[in-house]
Amino acid sequence: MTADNQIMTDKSQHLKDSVSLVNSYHKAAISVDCVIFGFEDEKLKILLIRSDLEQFKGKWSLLGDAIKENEELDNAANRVLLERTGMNDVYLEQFEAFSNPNRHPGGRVITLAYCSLLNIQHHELEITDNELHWHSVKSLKDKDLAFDHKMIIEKCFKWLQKRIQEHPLGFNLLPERFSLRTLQSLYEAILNIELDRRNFRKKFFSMDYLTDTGEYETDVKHRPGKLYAFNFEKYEKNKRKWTGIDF
Amino acid sequence: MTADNQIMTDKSQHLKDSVSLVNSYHKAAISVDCVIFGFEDEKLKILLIRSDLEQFKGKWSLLGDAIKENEELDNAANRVLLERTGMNDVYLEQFEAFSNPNRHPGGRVITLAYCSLLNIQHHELEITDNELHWHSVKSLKDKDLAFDHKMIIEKCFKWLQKRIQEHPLGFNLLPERFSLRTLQSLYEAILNIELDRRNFRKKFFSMDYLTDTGEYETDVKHRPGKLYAFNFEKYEKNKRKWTGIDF
DNA sequence: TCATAATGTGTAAAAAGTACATATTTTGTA
DNA sequence: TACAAAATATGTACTTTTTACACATTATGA
Repeated sequence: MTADNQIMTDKSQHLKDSVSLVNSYHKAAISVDCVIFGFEDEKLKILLIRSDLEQFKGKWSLLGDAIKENEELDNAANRVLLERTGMNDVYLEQFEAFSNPNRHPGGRVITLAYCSLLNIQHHELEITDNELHWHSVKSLKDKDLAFDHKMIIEKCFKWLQKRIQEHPLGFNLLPERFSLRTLQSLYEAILNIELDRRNFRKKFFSMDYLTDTGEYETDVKHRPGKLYAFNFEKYEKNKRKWTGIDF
Repeated sequence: MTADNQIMTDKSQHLKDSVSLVNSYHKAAISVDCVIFGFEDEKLKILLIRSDLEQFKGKWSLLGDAIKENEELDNAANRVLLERTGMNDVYLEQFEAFSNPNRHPGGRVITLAYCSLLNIQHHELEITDNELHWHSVKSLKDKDLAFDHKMIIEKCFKWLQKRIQEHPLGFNLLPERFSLRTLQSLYEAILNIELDRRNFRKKFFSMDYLTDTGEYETDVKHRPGKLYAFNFEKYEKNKRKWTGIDF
């Protein structure tokens, strides 16, 4: 009996107290960086500001900040976007963590990249401090970015190229009503390919997520095309389960 | 001249020093948690240990630990796996960050879940402290897990179901040589569906990544099937570019 | 030797994807 | 007012992939 109790006690002593355990952990600064894509003039664009760090003087930077005590990562990303641009109705998706110890010149900062796609016309920039504005993604290859932001953007862009084919993400970049030509040029710009107009049309109609608004383009100097809307609800209900096994 | 300089100086003063900036940031503990999948007896399994925290006495837990000073997340995940299981040749992929301020009873700990798939036979557990062993994924629904680990595993499993269809991840779960039946049962177990034997066969042969080893199954009580190997190199060269646009 | 239980191979119909041709509608100009 | 230009809109034939099956083959074990 006593021996048994002794064993029990011994075993309990191996169990750790969680507060002292967490106190023993190394602590690091954590930030979020927002990769915000838009589509304008048939080009994919991204939101950048001038870095306000001495070391990165003149360089462009993603919208980022350190997280606060007890702040969730998702909330931090939304806060950063709100503080920097004035937008507060944007869905941000966690993309990836970057943890190279030398990525920040001021010391160790682990960052979580967040990604979003939005319609530039419907999201006017209310704040434009630090020269906040849209840059075409293609133009970035000649620009020097702060931190590891160039690499983060490249990875995020590749992720976008993949995602846009399996999820109707692209519609977030367009106005509510859009022509099929606009939709096609969106795919062509992001995937950097050319698509056959007629087959593209057939493909999207067969998916049956486009609603005919009955309206037509205006201000075009040729025959105006019909305007469509994307039916997100219908998509959510029917979205592809998949079993194709397709490498 | 003097005015110009004054302006320059003023502007420089707005630029921040990165070290003092990082010092001003809130710091938090960061951990990694490894979600390790295996396949045995036609069942998908996962590696768990008993939690050594008083609060989670008796509950199962993922393999995790806090990261060290200047340790990259990927390295931390590999270290954890090595320390807990003795394995050091495993490819781990970053999955997702979880940052609920209450997820750890000892205080704030943000965790990064890492995921891997491996062949149980080829990765004998050299260390089995804290009752480390394989649990079938299905059996977890009746078990109580420590922290938010149940939710992490569920999310990771859904990710796996998707990934295994677009990437030949599943082959990592199998021995180097395997029968088509084994391969099919792997897909059926993970996706929780039934597939037609003949069409499954046709699909994989048409992908042309399977090498006929010339060997046959042994120890089966029926006609033995041929054993195949997966040609990862060939896959890397030819992998699908994709343009289908498939929601 | 033969029933059983797998493996291995084939084939026909349906669906999806690809490569084009042609008609239609608006703009703008002679 | 007629007509060329430039886009939209629709269609069709061909190819490839997917799906739903049937049938033959080979080892096991009673």
